[in-house]
Amino acid sequence: MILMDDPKQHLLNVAGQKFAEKGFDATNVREITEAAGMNVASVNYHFGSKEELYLETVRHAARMCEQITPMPTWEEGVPAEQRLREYIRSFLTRLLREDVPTWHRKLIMREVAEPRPGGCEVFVHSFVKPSFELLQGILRDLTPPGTPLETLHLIGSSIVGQVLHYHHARNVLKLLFSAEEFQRLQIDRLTDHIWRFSLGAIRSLCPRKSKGEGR
Amino acid sequence: MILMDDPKQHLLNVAGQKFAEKGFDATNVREITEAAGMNVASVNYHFGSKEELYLETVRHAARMCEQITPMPTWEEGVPAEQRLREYIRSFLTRLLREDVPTWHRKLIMREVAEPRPGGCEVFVHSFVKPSFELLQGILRDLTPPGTPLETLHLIGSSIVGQVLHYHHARNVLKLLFSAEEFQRLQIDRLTDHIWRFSLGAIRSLCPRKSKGEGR
Amino acid sequence: MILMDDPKQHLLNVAGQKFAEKGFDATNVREITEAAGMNVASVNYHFGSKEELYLETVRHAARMCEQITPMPTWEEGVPAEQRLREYIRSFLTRLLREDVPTWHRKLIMREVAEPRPGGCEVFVHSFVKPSFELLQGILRDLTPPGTPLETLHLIGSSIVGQVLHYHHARNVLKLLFSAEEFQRLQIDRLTDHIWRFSLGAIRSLCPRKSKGEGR
Amino acid sequence: MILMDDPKQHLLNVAGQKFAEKGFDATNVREITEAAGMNVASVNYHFGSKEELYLETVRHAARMCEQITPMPTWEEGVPAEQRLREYIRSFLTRLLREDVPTWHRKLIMREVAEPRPGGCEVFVHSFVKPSFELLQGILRDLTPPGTPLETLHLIGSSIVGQVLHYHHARNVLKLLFSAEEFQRLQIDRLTDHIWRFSLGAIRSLCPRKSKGEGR
DNA sequence: AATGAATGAGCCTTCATTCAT
DNA sequence: GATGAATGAAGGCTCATTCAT
Repeated sequence: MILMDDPKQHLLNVAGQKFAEKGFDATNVREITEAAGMNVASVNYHFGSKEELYLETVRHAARMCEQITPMPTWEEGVPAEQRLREYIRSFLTRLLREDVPTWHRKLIMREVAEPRPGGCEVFVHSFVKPSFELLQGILRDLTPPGTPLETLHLIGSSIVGQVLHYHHARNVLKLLFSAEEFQRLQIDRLTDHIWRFSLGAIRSLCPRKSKGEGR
Repeated sequence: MILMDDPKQHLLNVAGQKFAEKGFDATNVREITEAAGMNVASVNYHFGSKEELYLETVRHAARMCEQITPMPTWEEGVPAEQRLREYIRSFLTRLLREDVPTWHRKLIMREVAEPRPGGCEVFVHSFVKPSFELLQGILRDLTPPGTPLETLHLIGSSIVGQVLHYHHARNVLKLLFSAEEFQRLQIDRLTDHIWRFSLGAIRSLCPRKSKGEGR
Repeated sequence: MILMDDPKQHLLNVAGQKFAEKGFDATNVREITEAAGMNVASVNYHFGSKEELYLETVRHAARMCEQITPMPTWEEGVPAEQRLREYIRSFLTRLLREDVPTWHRKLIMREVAEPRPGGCEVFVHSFVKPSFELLQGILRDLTPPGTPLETLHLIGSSIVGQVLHYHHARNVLKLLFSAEEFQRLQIDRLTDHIWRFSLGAIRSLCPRKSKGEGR
Repeated sequence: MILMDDPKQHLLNVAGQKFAEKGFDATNVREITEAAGMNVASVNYHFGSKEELYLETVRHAARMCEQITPMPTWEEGVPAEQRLREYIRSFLTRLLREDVPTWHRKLIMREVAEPRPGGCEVFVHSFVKPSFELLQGILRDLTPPGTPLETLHLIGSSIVGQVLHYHHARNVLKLLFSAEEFQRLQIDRLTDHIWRFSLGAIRSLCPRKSKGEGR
């Protein structure tokens, strides 16, 4: 029997896993409560409704994501190139690391891709925006002053898109690549590639300024 | 009243829209048939079951995607740079053009992201793979001979990731960017950016060969 | 393709088989019409409704039963013992012979055992009663004058019960007896047994009169 | 309002009645649950499915039949004639007594006559066989040693057939006999007739041995 | 505080029947 | 005269939710 110091928390964890795996609609409360070894009514008792339980799992996932794999912060003077590399690595780590419960990120990615109506746009805002702005700060230091905001946004999107691809296309990549090659798509290797790819691109787009000074 | 020369086709179209919007589970047949102005039993009459109707919409979507916005082919001698540009443009067009029913691509992207069990992996294979191999051919011409396959795959993924980002992140981009800026994310502009970004990156990664000859 | 000089008759035959096999409720019109190679609407076109088609098959079955295996008639002077034997043989033949379509009797037995509401009690009357009265005539000759009607009825029921048992219990007998023994339950053998059994019983019940004279 | 100490049992009883009356196909769950004063979903809640509820009613009916009207057992030395009489009486009692719920036997007879596919042949075996073997034991004592098994089977079938006739032909007998005479077909009277009829027949078939000793 | 029994709305599907042709 | 398409009522079943305990 699983220790149940906090039954509500236990229920939340089990529900989170199920929702992350199969989505809201395909998961029913009986399945959740049985897997949790609890009563069918416990969902409504603790959370009021299935809907509210779902929102709670999403909020919890966001908190845990941030806590377990925080985005980096730097002291003054760290070169923008290095910061970019660490940003990419952190982002990839969030998506791919396997030494922590994976349902957090799966659930969030699911919610970002297709927010439930009446859902948590506010939360998405508060979760995604800081990360994107962190990247914008780095890019500002990698590009000449006066580079239009829109250009920064496009470059940012290019970098984020590359990273997220390894989440979104995981099913397809398994089919396109050999099992062996798929196995080698590890965080280190991907960080290295995306960093070099993006840095080369940025230097090519904005030839002047190639040395990143502190912010 | 909608013209109903072919009621089965009409039903397929309405169902496709619904499935693309809300997914299989969240869409019920009553909703589909009411929207189509047809009887509840018509789904089972024409397609046998909701499941089979769904599969049919996916197959139809794939056919139409390919037919309406085919990937480009080139004659001998077209420079690889130009081919890359046209590849990116075609890909973006598939994802973003608004002058054709959008449910085709939405449904396919949904199925790629999360294939239904017992679903159409075969189809995905046959739909995604050629596109990716077309890109690989271009990249082979843009990189020095002897460039490892794995490198080509990584570069390919970087390009595809950038493009797909504007599909996957459409909800988030709406929140991150101003409405005005979001509006400006048109095919032309994005093609231009991704092309220049990627080409710069490739040249930077593989400095020698910068001129793409015919294949 | 089956010859369809009379499509209505063809439909009736196919329906009769299905109804006899699986009963009214478990048989649906699509199944019937498909087996008949005809249109779904043909049932309603030719017979008005499934219900009416059913009644028609029962009526047809009764006519054919009577026509194919008529109950015997005798000239003056045939001994009652012989008439009893031939009665039993005819009855068993109706139930067990396999060289004619079996659905007629199956359907009738089904209807007798459990008449459909609004069904054909009238018909049953007209079908069963003559047969039972034929038997009563024989028994009157086998028993002393003045034997109460009720006794004749009981004896008649005993004989009919024995015969019908091989229809009603066919499923169970298959389980109770060896396959070999079950195979041997042929009309001749059963006639012989039931006749001797019943005759012995009658003589034992009514010791005086053991010689059957003509009526 | 019916007492509902055990709602599951109550549902079983109501369902049993309906199934016995109209058969599985013609009975729908709404009808059952309404008659039981319960919710439509209660069938699936308590029994999983309509099919499983049906099987449960059959099993219950078999248990109750055996329990309420058990077949007799005898000590050493009871004459075979007496045992035959009591066997017939018990059998008739099972079929005709009206002081206990009648759906038990109706349902069983229905299942015996036409077992549902995937049904309970095993059960039939275990229910019918012992009864038939009990009779065989009696007949062995009523017939000379060396009487072939097949003869015993035929005699047994003749006896069982007579008894069952009053169940199978109940609808027809109502039409053939006057209401008054039909009313008089009581257990005592029928036992007496079938016993004397059969005993006379056996003695006539096997003239030697007429005294039944204990087994 | 937490449960197990029980509910009713809603789902997909089947079916006899109808209607335009 | 006969069909094939289409219908709507009804069926069994699932599910989130409720309620007495």
